[in-house]
Amino acid sequence: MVEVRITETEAYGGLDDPASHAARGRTPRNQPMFGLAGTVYIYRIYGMHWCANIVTGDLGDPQAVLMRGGVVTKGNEVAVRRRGRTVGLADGPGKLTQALGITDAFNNSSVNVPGSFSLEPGKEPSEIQQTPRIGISKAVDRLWRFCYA
DNA sequence: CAGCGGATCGCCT
DNA sequence: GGCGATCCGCTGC
Repeated sequence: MVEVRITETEAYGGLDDPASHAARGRTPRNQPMFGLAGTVYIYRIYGMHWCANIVTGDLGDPQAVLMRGGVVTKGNEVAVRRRGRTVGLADGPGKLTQALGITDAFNNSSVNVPGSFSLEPGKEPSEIQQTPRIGISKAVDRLWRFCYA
């Protein structure tokens, strides 16, 4: 089992957020975003990598948080095997999912249930930096990328 | 070490 | 038909 401390996230704000996959309404791909809070939304990016979101809004309100990066705190050996390298194990959205073994098999599941992955509170960050979201050209005024230690 | 481009595919235009 | 909520290897300084 691999455990990471999440150090980087991005928020996506639902129908009002032009940068969200759900901005244009429900599609087969983004359907999990319209589920209950705690629903897992996985999508493939650039044809190669998986990215993992946790839905935070109520049913029908497609808000979610993208897990963008973290540091491995348990299961380093497994993470290294999955990543095929010993550094940069989870410092990016695709790397994070690969290190954790998250694929589209988890799409539309929920966190903290058997057969999916779990989230639990960690140490309160002492400082949180906010910046525009990475790779996003829309809604740049929304500082919804959060980095912390 | 920074910069560039290839890989690769589902979804929207 | 084109482009992304990306990563990695290779190039050239």
